[in-house]
Amino acid sequence: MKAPKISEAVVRRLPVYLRYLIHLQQMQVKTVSSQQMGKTLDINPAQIRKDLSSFGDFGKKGIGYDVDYLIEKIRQILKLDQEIHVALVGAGHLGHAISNYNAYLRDNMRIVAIFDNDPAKQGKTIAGLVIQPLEELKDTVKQRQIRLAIITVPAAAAQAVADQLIEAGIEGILNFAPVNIRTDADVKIYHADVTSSLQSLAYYLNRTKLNSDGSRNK
Amino acid sequence: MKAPKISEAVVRRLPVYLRYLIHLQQMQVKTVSSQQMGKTLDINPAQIRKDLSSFGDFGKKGIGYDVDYLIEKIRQILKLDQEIHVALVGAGHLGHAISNYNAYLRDNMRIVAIFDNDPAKQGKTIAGLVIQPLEELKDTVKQRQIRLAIITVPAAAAQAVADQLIEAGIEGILNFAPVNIRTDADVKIYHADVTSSLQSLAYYLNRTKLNSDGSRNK
DNA sequence: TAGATTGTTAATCGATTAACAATC
DNA sequence: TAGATTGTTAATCGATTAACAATC
Repeated sequence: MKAPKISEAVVRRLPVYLRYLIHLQQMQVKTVSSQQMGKTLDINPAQIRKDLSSFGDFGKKGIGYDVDYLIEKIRQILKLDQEIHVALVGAGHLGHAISNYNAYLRDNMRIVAIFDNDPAKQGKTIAGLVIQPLEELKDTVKQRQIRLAIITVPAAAAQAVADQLIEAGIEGILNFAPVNIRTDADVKIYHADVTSSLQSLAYYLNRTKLNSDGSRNK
Repeated sequence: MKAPKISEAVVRRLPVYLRYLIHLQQMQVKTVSSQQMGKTLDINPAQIRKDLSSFGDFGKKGIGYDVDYLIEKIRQILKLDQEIHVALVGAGHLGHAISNYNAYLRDNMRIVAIFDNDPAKQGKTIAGLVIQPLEELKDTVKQRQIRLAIITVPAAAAQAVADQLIEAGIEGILNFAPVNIRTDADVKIYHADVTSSLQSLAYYLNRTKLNSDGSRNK
C-alpha cells in the first residue's frame, strides 16, 4: 500500500470494477485475477493491480482477488457502505427518467427529494416523491441528510441551482444541463451533458457520409 | 499547426469551447482571448491555445480569436458542418427524455429513428417518431444514413443491441446502460452511465455524515 | 511604437505499462 | 516443488503548463 494520492481516472474505474465483481458474484465466482478482469474490461492488468494496491493489499499472490472481499473493500472506498441520499433538481422529462433510477441504484444510494421551480409541477408526485419548491431545498437537505445532487434543469437555470445546492451543503453534483457549472467551493462537479458527448463522438466519424447504397465516397 | 495526433481529452474539450463561443456570439462579442476563455471555463489558457493550434492557426497574435470564425472551425473539426443522423434504441423513460433533446441538439444533429424490442411500444410515437422493431434497424440505418446511436435499453440487452448497431454500420455509440460494452470494430463507444457517475462522486464525500443540526462528526 | 496575445518549444507533471521479486 | 499472480519499482508514454519569440 502506497501513499494515497488518488487520481480521478482511478476513481472513475472503481465503479467499473465494482460492477464487474458484482456480476461475478452473481455467477458464483469466488476468485478473480487482474488478468481476467483486464481481459473482460479492456483494462491493463497492471493498472488494475496498481489501482487496487493504492488502497490496500486486497489480493493473494498466486491466487488473485477474493470477489466478495474486494466488493466489500471497493464499496468502503467509494463510501457506499453507508446510505447516501441524493436530491434531484428539475422535474422535466430527464429528471423524471432519472428518478426512476432508484430501482437501479442499489448500493445504498437513493434519491429522496425532487425539486422544481415550476408551481404547476409542485405538489405532484414522481416515483413516490412530492415535487417541492426550491425554497424548501436548504431545510430538506439538512433534514434528510442529502449529500449529492443531480441537476436536470435547463441550462439557463443550472448555475443558480448549483449555487443554491452548494449553499445548502451538498458535497457533489452530477450536472446534466448543457452548461459549465463553476464553484469556488470544495464540491465535486461532474458533467454528463448529452449534447457535448454526441458532439465529441461526431469527431470520430469518417469525414464522408455513407451513400444510400451503403458505400462510402472518396 | 503541428502533426495531428489528437487525444480524447482534446476532443472532450472542443464542445465546451464551442458552447462558450456560441454564448459569446449571442452576446455580440466579436473577439476572445485564450485568457478570457480559460478564466470562464477553468482551463489553462496555454492548453486552449495548444488544443486549437493542433488544428490550425485560428488566432491573431496580439488580438485573440475571432468568435464567428472559431465557431465555424470547431464545427468543421467536430464534423458538425454536415447533418448527422442519430438513432435511439430503448424507448423507456430515459429514451423518451433524450428523444426530446432534438429541440436542443442544434448544430445539425438529429435523432431520426427510435427502436424498441417491446411489441407493446412499437408503432407508438415519441417526439414525432414511430417506435420501430429492431428488425428494421439495419435497413433504417442505411436509408436514413444514420451514423451515431444512443443506447437506453436495460443492461442485459445493451451488448446485443450494440452488436446489432455496429453490424448495421453505426460509427459511434453513446451508451447509457450500466454495463461495459465492448467491440473489436473501429467504433467509438462512450459510456454515460448515471449509476457509475454517482458512485464515483461518492468517493469525494467526506467520510462522515452530517448530523441533523448540520454539524459534522469527528 | 508599446501592449497584447498567439503558436510553439521546452519543462514539468502525472498516468500507464512492463518487469520482476515475493509469495501463495 | 512448480505455477500463478500479486504488489511495487522502474521505464515509458502522454498530457499539461510555463515561457517566450514572433507579430498583430
